[in-house]
Amino acid sequence: MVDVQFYPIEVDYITNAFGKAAIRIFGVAKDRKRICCIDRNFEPYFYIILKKEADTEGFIEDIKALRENDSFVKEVLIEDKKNFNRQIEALKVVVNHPADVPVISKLAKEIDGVEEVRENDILFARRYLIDKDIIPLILCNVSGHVIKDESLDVDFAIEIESIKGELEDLNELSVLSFDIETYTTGKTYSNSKKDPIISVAFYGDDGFKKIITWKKIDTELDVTFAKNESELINEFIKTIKEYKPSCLIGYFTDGFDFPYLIDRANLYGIKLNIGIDNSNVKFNKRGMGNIKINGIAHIDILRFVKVIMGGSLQLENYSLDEVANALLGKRKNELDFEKIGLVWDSNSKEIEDILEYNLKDAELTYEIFKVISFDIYEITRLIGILMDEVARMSFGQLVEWYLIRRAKDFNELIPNKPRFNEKSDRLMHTYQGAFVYQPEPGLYGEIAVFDFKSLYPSIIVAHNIDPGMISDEDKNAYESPVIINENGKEEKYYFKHDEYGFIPSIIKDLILRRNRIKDIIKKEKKEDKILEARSYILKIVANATYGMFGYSGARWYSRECAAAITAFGRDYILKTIDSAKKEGYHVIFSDTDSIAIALENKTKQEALGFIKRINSSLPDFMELELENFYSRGLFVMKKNELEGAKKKYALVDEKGKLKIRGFETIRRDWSYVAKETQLKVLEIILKDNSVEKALEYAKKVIEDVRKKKIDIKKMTIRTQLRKNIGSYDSIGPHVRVAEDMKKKGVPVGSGSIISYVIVEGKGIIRDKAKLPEDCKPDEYDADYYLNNQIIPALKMIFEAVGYGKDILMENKEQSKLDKFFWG
DNA sequence: ATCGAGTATAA
DNA sequence: GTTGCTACTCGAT
Repeated sequence: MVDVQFYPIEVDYITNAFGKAAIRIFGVAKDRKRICCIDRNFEPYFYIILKKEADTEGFIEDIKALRENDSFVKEVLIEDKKNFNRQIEALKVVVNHPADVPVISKLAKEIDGVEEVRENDILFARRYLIDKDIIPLILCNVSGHVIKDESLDVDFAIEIESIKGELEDLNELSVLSFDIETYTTGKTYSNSKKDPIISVAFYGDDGFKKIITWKKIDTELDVTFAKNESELINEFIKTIKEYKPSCLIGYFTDGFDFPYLIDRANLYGIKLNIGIDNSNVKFNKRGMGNIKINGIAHIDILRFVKVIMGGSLQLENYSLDEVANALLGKRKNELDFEKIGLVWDSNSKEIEDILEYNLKDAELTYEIFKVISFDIYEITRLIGILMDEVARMSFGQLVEWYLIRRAKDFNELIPNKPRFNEKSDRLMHTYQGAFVYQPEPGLYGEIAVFDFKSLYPSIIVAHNIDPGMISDEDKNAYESPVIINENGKEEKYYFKHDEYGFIPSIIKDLILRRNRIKDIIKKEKKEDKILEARSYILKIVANATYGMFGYSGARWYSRECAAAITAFGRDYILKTIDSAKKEGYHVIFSDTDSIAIALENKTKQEALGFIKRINSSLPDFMELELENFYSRGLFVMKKNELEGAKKKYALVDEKGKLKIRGFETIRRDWSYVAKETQLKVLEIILKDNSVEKALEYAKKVIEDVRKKKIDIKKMTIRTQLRKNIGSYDSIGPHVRVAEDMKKKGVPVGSGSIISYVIVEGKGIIRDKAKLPEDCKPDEYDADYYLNNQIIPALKMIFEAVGYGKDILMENKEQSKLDKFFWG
């Protein structure tokens, strides 16, 4: 017997010759040794809930008798469980092999008297982690005996006698990043059927670098030369096997590098057997399609950055170049794609440029990983499933898996995923969302903005909102505000008061943990990336819970809960607005959880007093905070209407920092020239407090546009294709340009971002849309850009500060002011 | 003028 | 595979 401590990284199961499943946990010990622990004593199971009238004892025999081919029931146990907080008796059905779960559960469903089958879709390896309280990247104690297993490329293989999770975290893993370059002439994308891989680059810990290519050139660079492409692929495999990474990472490797490598390797009959057990790389078609390597966490950085960091980064696209620039302040090497093929065919020294470009990509990917790794590690530890799985999950999935893991602590049965029909039913029912205050347009000085701290999570906690807590009308129950339902009828929901629900308990736990971490961060007074990542993850998981209630595909879906949460939210914000008005404050805007007031004759101190008074009336866990004081704020009118536009404003704080919401300047589908001009005008009005200066600036830009002095690049409008080209009912300019691109052989489809310029000519706008690269410098349609882009973006701003509508329109009749500014 | 489709954003 | 709410353009009628 030996005792081993190690950090789990990957978990899966294999089937032995006798049809028994064995769990394998791959991980690293503190001394970085690779370990694989094998547990042969874990058995798959699922639950059955019987109909009320059913005789439990009698059913056990029926269920024990279920059998199909090699699948049979090993054991049936009666267990006390909770089903949405209701105490019930469930039958735990133990089977021999994970593959028997779907077979036997399907047979069980057909038995009359069986109400429901539960937890039959929880994958075996995930089930193991939950049941054994093992969390990836948290130290784990194993007792067992060492076994010899030649098929595993590990330092130790251990057969588990007992296993126990500890508390120590791991924040350093051996990481290897890679990237491939493929042959292309730049006109079309590389095609894995004919275009070879020309080079591979690796970047790893302690400055590890490696470039492999298969054309011998005279170079100072440290390059490994392979004889041909097939040898290059073998060298790729060898490099990974020698490096022994815990994480193999790349950028878009799920979508490009690995699929390409697989295709090319197939061509030569090479096995991409880089798994720790020498198994091949597997392409998993489910979802977006991902690449799985046994024993090694394969992480495609792009997926994680898009989903988890996406919101906070505000990027125009998620190319490696953009992301590296945002996170590292570094950019890719420049390389003309059209040159790749030419240079490669010429066998010249210029191939060096390709190799350096290749290495730089691998290096940037590695460095990005170093920045986001804390977030990945923390999510992994919170949710408790594998790193390469959480790195591909959406917020909704993360919450759901967190609830699945925690359900065990509450003895709750996990609800089933909705079937197609139920999902469609759910989609039919909607509910009212947040409240948005109609702002008064104008320029304001001295503004205070307050917001509710984590409004929806705090409502869930404060009012015990949980599908299992919904009860009948009861004096003691938490009573939701009146909800007007989709049929126009008044409704109210009640949530139990005497018991505390599963989901509120969990959210409360997340909030308390986060508060503790924030306290520590405050006390430490130095940057602690791990704690900051942990705090961020706790917040996003708590915040995503409301969305989960309303998502039709969720296991814990509850329209009632979602509707009650927004109803409480509207109630709280409306009451706050009301109180502010009663205290004589001028309310300017409010949206969901925030409220802005013009200070006017009041002091900041008084405003802080208001927050205090509101907080004294709020239940525990709910809190109104000061978001910030702003020295000026601009609110504009809706187009062609007299009321203020919602969700569109610009503020400048006392440090001169702008906070712009909703304006065209932050939208992707407006031309740069309009966006840039609008931003500048807002900046001048808010920071310099000079409308005249702003008008002067606007006038100059308009002149330049008209005189075609502006770079045509700034005329580019970028719009995303949300569907495939053929499935559009109405053909907008971006669809038309996408058609042109397709004709050229550029692959475009749903998700592609289409850039175009509107050029001079006759007809409707889509007929004047052209690819930027095909435009001459003065070809753009100045009138279109003035009338449809720049003037609309500026008009609303100048109107809000008291200038007439036509001030920017030269062709219309000129007002006095107009004459003054335009001459 | 008015409407629907389409896109994007706020919280 | 989070929700709802808002605002705008473009094309069709």
